[in-house]
Amino acid sequence: MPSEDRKKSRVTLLDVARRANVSRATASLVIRKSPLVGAETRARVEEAMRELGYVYNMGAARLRAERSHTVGVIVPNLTNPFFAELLSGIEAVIDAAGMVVILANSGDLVERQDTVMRRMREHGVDGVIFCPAAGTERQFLHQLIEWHLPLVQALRHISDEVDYAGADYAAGMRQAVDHLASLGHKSIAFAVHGPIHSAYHERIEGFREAMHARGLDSGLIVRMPNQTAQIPSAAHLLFEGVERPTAVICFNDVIALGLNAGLTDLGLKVGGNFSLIGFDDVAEADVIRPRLTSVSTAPVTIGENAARLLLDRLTDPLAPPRRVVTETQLHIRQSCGPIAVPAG
Amino acid sequence: MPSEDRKKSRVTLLDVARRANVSRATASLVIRKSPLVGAETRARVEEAMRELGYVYNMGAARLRAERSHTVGVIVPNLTNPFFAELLSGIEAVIDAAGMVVILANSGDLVERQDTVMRRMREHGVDGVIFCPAAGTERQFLHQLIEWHLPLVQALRHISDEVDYAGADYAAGMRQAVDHLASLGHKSIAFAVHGPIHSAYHERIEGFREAMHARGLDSGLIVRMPNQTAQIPSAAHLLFEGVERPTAVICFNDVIALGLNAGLTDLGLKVGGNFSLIGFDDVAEADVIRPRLTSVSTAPVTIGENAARLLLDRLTDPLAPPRRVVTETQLHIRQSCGPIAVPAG
DNA sequence: CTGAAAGCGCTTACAG
DNA sequence: CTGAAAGCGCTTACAG
Repeated sequence: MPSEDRKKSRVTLLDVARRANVSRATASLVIRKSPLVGAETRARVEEAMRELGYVYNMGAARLRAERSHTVGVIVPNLTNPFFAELLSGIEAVIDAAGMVVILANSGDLVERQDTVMRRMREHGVDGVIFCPAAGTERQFLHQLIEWHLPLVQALRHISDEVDYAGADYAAGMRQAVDHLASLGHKSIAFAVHGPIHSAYHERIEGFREAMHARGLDSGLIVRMPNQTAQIPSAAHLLFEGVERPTAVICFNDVIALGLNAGLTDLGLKVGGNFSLIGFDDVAEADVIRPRLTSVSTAPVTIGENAARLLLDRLTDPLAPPRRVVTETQLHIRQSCGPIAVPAG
Repeated sequence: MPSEDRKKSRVTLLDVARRANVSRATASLVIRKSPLVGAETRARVEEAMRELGYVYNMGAARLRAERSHTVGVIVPNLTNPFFAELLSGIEAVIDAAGMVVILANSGDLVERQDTVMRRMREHGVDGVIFCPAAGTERQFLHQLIEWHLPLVQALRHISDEVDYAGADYAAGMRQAVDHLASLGHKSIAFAVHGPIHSAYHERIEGFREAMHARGLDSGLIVRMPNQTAQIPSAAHLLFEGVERPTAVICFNDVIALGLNAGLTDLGLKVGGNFSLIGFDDVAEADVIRPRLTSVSTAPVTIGENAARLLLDRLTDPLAPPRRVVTETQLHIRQSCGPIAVPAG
C-alpha cells in the first residue's frame, strides 16, 4: 500500500502522463482512443494507467467537453412491472452506448416531475427520456425545448414536436374487439382505471371505434379501483348497467388479473361463460389459470426504441421529430370463449 | 428571446453575482443556503437567479467539492418485480436526501458487475448500493473498500466488513415450515431455482433447520426451471422422488405462481389436497385463486434500509459495518389446508 | 458578511 | 504525433 493513503491522493491524468513520459494532452488522447497517437506510446500510457490504478474522472471531462455521458429517465412508478420493463429496455441500450442512466420517479405528479427535471438539468444530463406525468402541459415541453434539452416521450405523448416511442394502442384495442366479435360477443365492457393521459385516450378511442366499426355499442366503460388489491371485489361493477356484458376488455393486465379473480369469485367461468382480455401481456398472463388472452405491447421494446431515439437526437439535435410506434400483438390463450347464455 | 441564443450562452454563477451586485463567492453561499449571508442580499441573489434562468451546475461543483450527490445502484435484473420494488425503496430515500441514483444492471454476471462498478467510479458516485451478482468474490469487495468507495450490500451479502440490508430469510422459512407442520404436514418439498448466493443458502438452511427442529426430513429439495414460463409444466418434478409430498414451500413467488398453475393442471387442488407457500409476498399473491399464502420480505423496506445505511455511511465513513435485517411475515391466505389423503 | 485568488481534473485549440 | 497554456463553473480558504 502506498504511503499516501489519504483520500486526496487521487491518481490524475497528469500522474499517468508523467509515469509514461508523455504530456497530459497525449494521455488524454489515449483515453479517448484518438488515432493520432502511436501504438507504442499508447501501450506505454495504458500500462501506466493500470499500474497507477487510474480512474477516469467523467466529472472533470464533462465540465470541459460539455457532454456528461448521462441520460435522465423519469417514470411515473417503479413498482409497476410495466414501467420496470420499459426501464430495462432503456438501460440496456443506453449502457451499450457507453452512457449511464440517472433514474427518477415522478409519481405521476407534475410538480414532482418539475423538480426532478430540474435536478436532471443540474446534473447536466445530455438528454432525458420520460413518460410524461398525467396532466403535463404542452408548455412544459416547449420550455424544455427552448432550453435545448434533448428529449423523448415514452408510452405517452404530449407534443408532436418531441420524439415519441410507444405502441399502437388503438390497433391493439381493435384486435381485442375483433377477436371477441368473431366469437359472437356483442355486449362487451371496457374496464379502465388510473390517470388520464394520451395512452388512456388512445385505448378508449380505439375501443369505441372498433366497436362502432362492428356496429356494436361502446357505452359500457366501467371504472375500476386504482388499487390493485381492490379490483377483485369490484368485479360486480361490470353488471350494474342495464345491459349485461358477456365479455370484458381490460385497460391493462393489472385489471385483467384482478377481474379474473373477481369474476371467478362471482361464480363465473372465465373462458367459459364469460370472456376476458388483458392488455400489455405481462409475464403473469401465461401463469394464471385460465391462461390470459392479452394484447402485447412489449414495453422492453418501447424502452429500446426510446433510447435509440434519444441517441439519434443527440447526434442530430436539429432533425425533425420522430415517432416510433410498434405494433401490438394479440396473444390468444384461454380466457375467451364463444358467446354463451349469460350466466345468471 | 435573448440575442445570444447559441448553446454556449449558459448562465453562470458569475452572471448571477453581477446581476445581483455581489461577488461570486456570495452567490455561491446563497445557493448552498449558508446562514452567513443576509436576508436582503439572499433575496436579491435569488431573484437574479430566477430572472436569468440559472441552473446549478453539479458537475462543476463536484469537481471542486469532491461530492457528486450521486449514488450508484446495481441490480441483477430490472425485469423481476422484486428488484424493481427494491429499487423503488432506494430511489425514494435517495431522492429525499437531495441525491440522485445512477442505475445499472449487472445481469447477475460478475464481469458485467466489474464494468458497471468501474463506470460508476468514473462518474464519481459518492457511494454504491448493490445486490452482489452470484459468484462475487470477497476480494472484489475488499478492493472497493481499499478504494474508499462507500458501499452497501442489499438482499445478498458477501462480506460482513460491508454494510448489509436484507431480510431474515431463515426465520421466514421457519414460519412457513411451522405453519405447514401445524396443519399436520410431514412430507414437505422445497422448490428452488436461480443462481446460488447468500440469500439462497439462508433459505435452504432455514428450511433444513426448521424441518429438523420438527423431526421432519428435509431431503426433498427440487430444482425448478429458471424461466418463469417453464415452471408450470415442471410441477410433476415434485412427485418423482420416493416420498410423495403433501405440501411445497417455494423459494420465491415466481415459483409459487408457476406451481399453483402447474399443480392445478395436474388435477391437484391447491389449498385442498395439496398445500403451497410462496416467498416474498408480491402483489399478485392476493390476486390469484386460491389466494397465495406467502412469506413477506418487503423489498421496498429493504431498499429504504439500504439507502439509509449508505447515507449514514457517507456521513461517517469510519463507523463499524452494520447489518439491518428485517423480520419476515407469514401472510396466511388460502393456499394451505390441513393434511389430506395424498391425491392420486 | 464580502472580495480576490487559486485550484478541482480534464479537453481544446494552437504551435511545433 | 507532442507540449504549454487557457479555461470549463464551481468552492475553498484567506483577508478584509
